[in-house]
Amino acid sequence: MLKDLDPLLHSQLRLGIMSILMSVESAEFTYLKEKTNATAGNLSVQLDKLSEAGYISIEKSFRGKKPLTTCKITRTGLKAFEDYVNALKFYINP
Amino acid sequence: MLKDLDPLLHSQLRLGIMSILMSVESAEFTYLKEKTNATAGNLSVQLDKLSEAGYISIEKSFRGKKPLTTCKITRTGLKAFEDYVNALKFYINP
DNA sequence: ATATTTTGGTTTATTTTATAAACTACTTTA
DNA sequence: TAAAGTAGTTTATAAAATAAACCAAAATAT
Repeated sequence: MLKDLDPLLHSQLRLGIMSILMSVESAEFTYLKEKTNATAGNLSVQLDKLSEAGYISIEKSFRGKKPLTTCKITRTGLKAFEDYVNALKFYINP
Repeated sequence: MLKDLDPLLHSQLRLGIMSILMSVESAEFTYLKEKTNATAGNLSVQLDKLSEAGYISIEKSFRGKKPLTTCKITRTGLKAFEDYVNALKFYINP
């Protein structure tokens, strides 16, 4: 009945990140920071966790002379997100 | 766009408790324990938190000679649950 | 009768997680 | 050239979840 919720996704910030990445092809660090209202430190940490789990890929490059961090959801991440949403439905559907 | 998720509800166990209490008039400690698969200690702690927030009411009595803890969702809790679900939709809807 | 286990919890300690603060390195602007 | 801004990372702290230990009484087995 009530399935376990992937603890990696059951976090407001990480869920927000994944939610955004579901709807765009890729997103920059600063974009994610703005959209999620997260501090840079917190965002950095949570992106690393998602990356280590293989839910997102992170590419670090430079735009001009400034560092540029670009994130994309992976196929694994997409699947995990969908599974999470399905599990969640059992909790929130009347 | 992405609203904050009530941290009191954004917890697998507390959400599970609330989800169950949404669908029944009242539930006993042992029933909640079985349905959520929680340990008694964890359940006890989380019920207290929900109770302190006014999201549930807890009545302690005896059935025969054994202690009996009965929980109900409050109007405040019902409202909080609905708000939480609405906020969540922004995260999980495509 | 009296140990032993079970029931129905609570309290306390530990681990994990989230968050904030401090820091790095480089760039732009005054 | 000093100050402030950008784009982050690392480390420390606070909060949360969880597990372990405990308690009191009741039921069961020896």
